[in-house]
This record gives sequence, structure tokens and C-alpha cells, in this order.
Amino acid sequence: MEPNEIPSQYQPQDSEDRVYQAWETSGFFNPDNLATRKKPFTIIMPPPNANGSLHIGHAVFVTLQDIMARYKRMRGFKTLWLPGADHAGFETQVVFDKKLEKEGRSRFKIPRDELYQEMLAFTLENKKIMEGQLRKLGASCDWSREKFTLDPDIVAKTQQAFVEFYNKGLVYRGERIINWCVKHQTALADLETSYVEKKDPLYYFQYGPFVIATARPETKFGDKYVVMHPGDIRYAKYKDGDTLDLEWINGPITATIIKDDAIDMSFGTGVMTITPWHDAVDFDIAERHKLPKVQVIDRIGRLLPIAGEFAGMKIADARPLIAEKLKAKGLLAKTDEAYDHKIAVCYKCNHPIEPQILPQWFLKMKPLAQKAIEAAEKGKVAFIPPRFKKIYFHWLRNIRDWNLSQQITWGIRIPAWFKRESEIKNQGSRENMEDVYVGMTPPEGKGWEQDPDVFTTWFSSGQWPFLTLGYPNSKDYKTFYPTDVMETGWDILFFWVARMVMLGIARTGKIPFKTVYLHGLVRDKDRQKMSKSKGNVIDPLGVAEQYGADALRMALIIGNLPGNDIIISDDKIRGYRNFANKIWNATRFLLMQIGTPPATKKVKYGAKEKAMLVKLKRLTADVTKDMENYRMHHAADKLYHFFWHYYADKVIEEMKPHLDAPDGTTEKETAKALLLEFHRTLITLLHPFMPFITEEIWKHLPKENAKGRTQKENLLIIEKWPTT
RNA sequence: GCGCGCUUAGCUCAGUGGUAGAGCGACUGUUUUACACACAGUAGGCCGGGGGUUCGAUCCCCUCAGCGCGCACCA
Repeated sequence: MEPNEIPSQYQPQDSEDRVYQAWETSGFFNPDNLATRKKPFTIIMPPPNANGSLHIGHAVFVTLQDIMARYKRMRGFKTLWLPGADHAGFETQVVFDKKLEKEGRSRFKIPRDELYQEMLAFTLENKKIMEGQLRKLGASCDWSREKFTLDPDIVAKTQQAFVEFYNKGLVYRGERIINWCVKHQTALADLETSYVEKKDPLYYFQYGPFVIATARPETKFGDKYVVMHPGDIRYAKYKDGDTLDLEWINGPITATIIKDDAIDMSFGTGVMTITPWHDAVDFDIAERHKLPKVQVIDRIGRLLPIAGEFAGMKIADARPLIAEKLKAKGLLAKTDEAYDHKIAVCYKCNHPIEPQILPQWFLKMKPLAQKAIEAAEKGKVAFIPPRFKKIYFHWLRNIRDWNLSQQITWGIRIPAWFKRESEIKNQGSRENMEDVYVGMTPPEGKGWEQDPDVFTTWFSSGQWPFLTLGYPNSKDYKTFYPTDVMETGWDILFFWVARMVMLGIARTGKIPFKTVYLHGLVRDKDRQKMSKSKGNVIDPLGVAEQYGADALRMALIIGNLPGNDIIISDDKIRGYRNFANKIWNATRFLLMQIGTPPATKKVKYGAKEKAMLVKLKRLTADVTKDMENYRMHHAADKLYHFFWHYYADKVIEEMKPHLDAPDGTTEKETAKALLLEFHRTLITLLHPFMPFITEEIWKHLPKENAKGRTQKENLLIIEKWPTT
């Protein structure tokens, strides 16, 4: 194309797809094709959940990771950025449940295999869409190594990890209290619950000589233990283990005194009864004192026969009636009608959590956590920003055993078998531990049935860095593991990052990455988290289509400090669209001036030019230093200002008079050479940030060592980073 | 309750131990042939309050306030 044929406005849509295709066919996304390079640089992409399309938050990680990958590639590293997709167990189950609900169906009425196949098709469809979106954003990841969390090898190795943990005694089957979501019919991790403020009546009931306060009278049917602090002088006359007869909801009972220092003497009357089956604190007390535990509420939130006349009722309906009955019996001391408290809810559906005791598979965390703590203490894994290290420590030091089981269809089936079908299905029953088998293949003999549960999705994604690389024997694993950077959102520090460190050390003996870079969440200009229900989502693909992927990337990187949430608006993106246009027009001007073929003569720069080149060197050094220190936001900002307000406003303007000199004169040739030098350097420095426009421009710029190189070898993507 | 972050121009945010910065927005000019998605320029800030360290603090320390967030079993 002749310079004067270049349009005066940059049209990203005209070249982006073509440019991406040139990269992809060049093979340079694949480190195997960077054959002469020795030192590896590895980023494993956090696999996006394949249950929808990418949103603007994904575009942030794509931008950050692509900048790192492209920079390292230009610095001569054998660079691998490995893409993937996550089946995202519970999250996808929730999305799919909603879809079924809209169609008037329910997963509880669909045969397991049928449902699984339907969900697989749904997920693979989304996965395909996401791959296209990643390309659109310019992701220079190695598609030949793409992994999915349900790839057969990932599934097998995840199950194997479980079996080996079991054989080492780290995994156990435990009947422990868990967070039960009545709507989704599954256990949730503590991390998967949130709290909402609520105003409820707080009832004060006469319980023999005591007054007990509760917001949940419907759980009180089985309460036969009354607990107080051992140091509470008000109740000094009662001794641990004393019994007393008293009248309760459904008749007379014998209650037993328990002394436990979990009781807060200052709350209410300092006395409470316990419901170990439906409350975590009560469960712990019951465990300490070896008390029996009685189930009162079933898994769909209805009262069991122990509730007498209330059996079969929904708890919400039964609650006022039970309070009414106690009042009628003269056992209601008082009611605080507007009691403010927080209740645990499912983080997806906001339904109240109903704690339940259920047999589940647990992984002992203390030994794993200890090593993960040491790794960070010794600085073997660094956090950006560093403040997250504290948060990481706090969580790991207070960690509890991890429930790996979830009662959903979608996920990796747990490789465990039980002998007695009836007991597994019969809720609340105890299993005979003798009849459990854990192994990679079903056990011999008759009567075994596989655990219907699946692993929490984080158990497989927690092993992602080494499973994707073909642990334990592949060449890739040996070359690229441990990886260099884990770049993800701070919101999944516990869910994912801490678990990757723990499982990485436990399985491979190595810390899976050297640096953890935690980016912020994207919010709209009113600081709201973007969500479909609020209708404030920015579709990254729509934006990329309208303003160009490069403009979007710049808008997402500039002002985006690690760990800080960023505000994004249409205005900001448009500002960087303008910048892309500035670059485009500066190029147009340059090409018009230098002509084709360009000047190749060696020139001697004068003092003014030398001073300008010093500034260019200094910028190169600054930007490089920022890149080495993960200050991508800063590097991008500096390049923006330098290009526009120094190079375009000053250097080009000052060279204009010299360009008016006749062709071939030193004056003109010097000016041309200077501009070309600036242009090449800046386009190269800008490439990691704005890959499409820079690659497109690079094609038109005269190359220094183009001779003997193939077309693809002239691509900017593998051009050397300017020396400092 | 424990912990963390933020507070700088109307908005969104950079920033440094030594006379305050950018983008967007506003205002005034300019169709000056690379770019009006532009150019030249203007206005606008006791850098949250108080105290301390220092020759000097927006930056370091203490404290207070406001906002936001994370963790946590208050019945």
C-alpha cells in the first residue's frame, strides 16, 4: 500500500483478524517454534468458566497476561502461555439449573448420564465461543496446548490425587457439619456462603430455671443440653453433668447441664441450648462433650417426625406456630421483635444455609497449609501487591479441613465406592466405614456403588499448573514447571491461589509459581460491580469491535494497579481509540516523508537529535524497568505520554522544517533517520500493550535486517525488545 | 471483634523527602495538508483533619474522621 492510500483513520476491524491469523499461523505462540531459545517463561491461564461468554473482567486478565507473555517473548524467552477452560462445577450447575428452570425442568428429575451429556454439550459450546473471544482480544496463547478441566487425563490425575491422599491418610470420610443449600441440594464451602443482614424476632423461652434466647425455635425440639460458661458465677450452683426435669415444646424432658467456655457470658442470659445437627458452634460443643446429635430438619427444609405435630412443615411456616405454642404453654418469657442479625446464605441463590451433618470427603489441611505458609515466609512465592501475603497467611493459619464433596452432577466423579446403597441414600445415616473403597478402578465383588458426589471444582483447578503441563513425566512438565507467574483476581486468593500452592507442593514437591499477581475487579463509573442483573456490563467484544481491541486493552491496563479495583467507562476506551489513531497518523506522516524505498544511509546526528535520542533511551530503560517490576500500568502510561506529547508534539514538529530540505541533503536524511529510529523503537515498545496496530504498522516500516528473513520472521511479535 | 485498603483539579486516577501531574470534562481560539479521534491555549487543588520526625512532608511516623473491603461460630 502506498502511504497516501493509507486511510486517515485507523480502522481496527480491517486488520485485527488478519493480524491475529498471521500470528497464529506463524506458530510463534508455541514455544517449540522458538527453537533456539533456552530460558522458559510460563504463565498458565486461569481457565475461564465455560458457562457463558467472556466479560470485561476476563478481558483484564487477558490483557495483563498477554502483555507479560509478549514482553517476555520479545526479550528472548521460550514463552508459554497455556490457555484453558474450566467446567466450573457448582457455578455451571447453578447456571444450568436456571436454564432448566426456565424450560420447566429440574435436574433432580433427569437421569444423571443424560443430564451430564447435556451439560457437557452446553459447556463445550461456550468453550468454543470463549476461544474466539480470546483471539479477538489478541491473546498470544499456545492453542496447541489448550486444556479443559474435564479432559480425560485431567480427570484421571485429579482422581489419582484423591486416591493417593487417601492412602496417605490425608483424605478421610467424615460426618461433619456442612453448609447445606436447600435450593441447590449440595454442600457448600464456607467460602461459598455469604451473610445478609436480617431483622427477625428473637424469642426468650423459659427452659426450666433458665431463660434461653433463640431466633430459631424450630430447631429446638431435640435440645436436651443446656450450656453455660464454667466461669459464670450466676450459674455456679449448677455442675457439669447435673440433670433437671423441665417442660418443653412437646412435653416433659430431662435436660443436662454442660459447661463450655465457647459461651459468651455477656450475650443474652449467658445460657443456651444446643442443636448440634443444625449449628456449627453447637456441633463443636457436642463433639467436645461427646453428646448425641439429633436431626430435626431434612434436606429440603422440612421438619422431621421429632417435631411432633409440626412434622412435614417448612421451617418458615412452622417458626411462628412453634413460638405460639410455647407462648400458650407459658414458656415464652419475652420477644424482641426487631432483632438484627446476619444469616448465612448461599452465595449464588441467597437462600438461607441450613447446616446439616452429612458424610463427606475431607482433606486434612493443616500439614498442607504449613508448607504453603513456609513457602511465602521464605519468599519463594511473591505477592503483588505484597499486602495480600498477610491475608494469605491469615487464611492458611486458620484453615479447616476441606470438604471435597459436592452433591451435584457436573464435575469429576469421586473414585470411592460404598457397599450398602441403602445407607448412603438414607439421609442422616451413618455409614459403615468398613464398606468404603477408594481406588482408580471399581472394587471386585458385588453390591458396590460409586459415590454419587463429585469433587468441588477447586480440587481439580487447584492442581491446574502441573496437570496442564502433563505431570509427572512429560517433557513440558520438566521444561515449564514450576511456572513463573500466576495472574488472577484477588477475589480468588483463597479459593484458588492458596490451594494451588498447597496442592502444588503436596503433589509435585514444588511451589507451582514464583510470583502471584493479583489484579483488581472492574467496576462501572458508579463503582458498581458489573453484573448482568444490574445491566451495567460492558461487553468486551462489543467494545473491541467498536473501538478496537488495542484501545480496550489500554483502557484496561492504564490506571489498573495490582489489587485495586478499576473503573472503566466508554469515555476512557474512546480516549485510547484516539491514541491508536494518533499512532496511525504519525505512521502515515512518517511513511509519506521517508518514501519508498527509504533512506538507508548512515547519518551523523547533531546535538539536538542526540539529546532527543537520549530521551528515547531513557524511556526505553524506564519502560523496561517497569515491565521487570510488573508495573505494566505505569509502562503503558509512560508510552502513551511519550509517544503523544513528546514524539508527536515535539520531535515530529521540530523535524518538519528539516524535512522540507531537498532530498538527499544531510539535513533531510538526518531528520528521516531520526524519525524512523523513534518510530521503530516506540512501535516495538508498544507492541505488548497494543499488539494489533503495532504489528500492522510494523509491516509497513522499513526493517533493519530484513534481508534473508522470511515473512514470518519479520513479524513484530518476535522482534527483539529495544536495548537499554 | 480481628485485619486491610482508600481519601490529590468537577470525574477517574498517577506521583515524588525539596516551587503539585495526566486523561476525560469545561472554557477560548484554530479547518496550520499526519491526525477535529486533532492542534494552540485558559480556568480549576490549604494533596481528608490534627500532631510528630526533618533545614524542608502530599510523600515517613502517630492519631482522629469519612468511605470501602476481607476474615470471623455471638445463640
